[in-house]
Amino acid sequence: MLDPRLIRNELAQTARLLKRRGFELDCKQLEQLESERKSLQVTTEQLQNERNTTSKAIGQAKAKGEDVAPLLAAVADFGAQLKQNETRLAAVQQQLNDLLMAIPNTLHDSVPDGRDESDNEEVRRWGTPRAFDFEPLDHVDLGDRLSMMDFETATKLTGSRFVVMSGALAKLHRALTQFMLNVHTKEHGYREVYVPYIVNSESLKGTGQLPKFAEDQFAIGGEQEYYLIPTAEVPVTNMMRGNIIDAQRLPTKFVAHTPCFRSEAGSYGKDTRGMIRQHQFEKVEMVQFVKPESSYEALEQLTRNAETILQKLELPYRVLNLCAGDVGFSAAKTYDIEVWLPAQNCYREISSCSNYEDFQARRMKIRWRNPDSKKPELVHTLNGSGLAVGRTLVAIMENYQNEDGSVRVPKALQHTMGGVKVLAADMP
RNA sequence: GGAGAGGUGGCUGAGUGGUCGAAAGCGGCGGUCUUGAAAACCGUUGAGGGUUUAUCCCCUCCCAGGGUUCGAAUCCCUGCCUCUCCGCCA
Repeated sequence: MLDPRLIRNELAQTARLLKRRGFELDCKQLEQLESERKSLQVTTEQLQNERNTTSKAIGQAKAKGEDVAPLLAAVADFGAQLKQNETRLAAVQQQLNDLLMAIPNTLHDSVPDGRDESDNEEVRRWGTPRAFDFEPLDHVDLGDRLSMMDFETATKLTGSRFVVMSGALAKLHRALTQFMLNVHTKEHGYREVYVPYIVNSESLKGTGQLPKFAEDQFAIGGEQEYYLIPTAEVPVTNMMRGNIIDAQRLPTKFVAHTPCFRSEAGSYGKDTRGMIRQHQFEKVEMVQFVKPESSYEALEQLTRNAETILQKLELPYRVLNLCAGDVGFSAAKTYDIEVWLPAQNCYREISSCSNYEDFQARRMKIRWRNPDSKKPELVHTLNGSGLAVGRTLVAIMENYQNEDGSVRVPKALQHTMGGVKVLAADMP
């Protein structure tokens, strides 16, 4: 959520900033609601004040044993009037709030102009895509040959966009998670957390998935309004919801491994083959709470933390600075990391690292006590995948494949794999 | 799932329907004292919002949402959560 003061005092400027990402701010409506709010709030508070002073007077008169009948008569129909004002004010504030919740974050100056992903700016590349002397298979064919990846059974169990992995491939998938968590906790200073995979709607509002993106979420039936998490960002960032963090505890850095559930509504027909776009996938997520002054430094660090995983796995990638039209709703700036997939002959997203500035913090009331002002002030929040485990597995399979359909295990994972160096079809 | 108890400021904890945003203690901050520190003593110490250049002033908030009342932390209803006991269970 943007600072309501921006809407009040710098509406034109804010509208101009939002236009960069193609968002049209309805200034007329906002101005009208805002002036309504102002006059209603002033009169309501005046009435409340009147009620309070009269009630106190009645109390004092009663204590002295005086006759309170005239005072009571004076406020006879006062309640109805006040109630009416309060109701109208609440309605206007609700409208204003609904509008505010649907406004995306403003963008950082370093975000390049552009409309869609074709305008994203490549920041750097690492590694060289391998030159194959045979036609590389994609991960679906490789998994099939290994008899370790089974989409049909998953469809029987649930439906489309799910997978069953087995044997050494399932183990490799698990080893990847372990590896990522170990690197981030041991080398990058993140504290590991285990969190619920089901959250309430407050949490989804806090990070910005609700109210605008309800159709992307899996709501679970039952008496409670609960949802499966679309990313660990939701529970981990909301851990601090409503908190005032000590200045010494900033930055606070968490890493969590969770499954992620996405309905992928609106992406029918997109990436229908294989593990690229599933309803359920594993992800290791980094989350940071930082002082506002250092959030852009933190974004660089967070992005490098994610890149480290790919470097250790020796997977070629590139980093993109997302353009104005492609940055997500809540973010002020986002770097996407894309890994090389030989079978698709292109780079595909494997991590997304964003600085939300105070946009999420305002929704969640996450603050820190600034020793200079001595006041609670909003923190900045960031998060990034480190990495999407399923897609990393895909990248390993495709980049490390041999002509006979076997797959080498990256050096960094061989230890966790119990010394296994190659996945082959005849393995258990 | 059954029975009971309870949710109050950073924490512990009091609160009769009427100057209660809330006693007291702890903690925090400032000061006195001290070479320094501790102790002791004194003072101070919640958040959000409106109006304002600023101060002042005003409003809201005692788990959440409703209700009763001129007036609710206090009474009533609903929900959520916590604790104790019993049952069930990985």
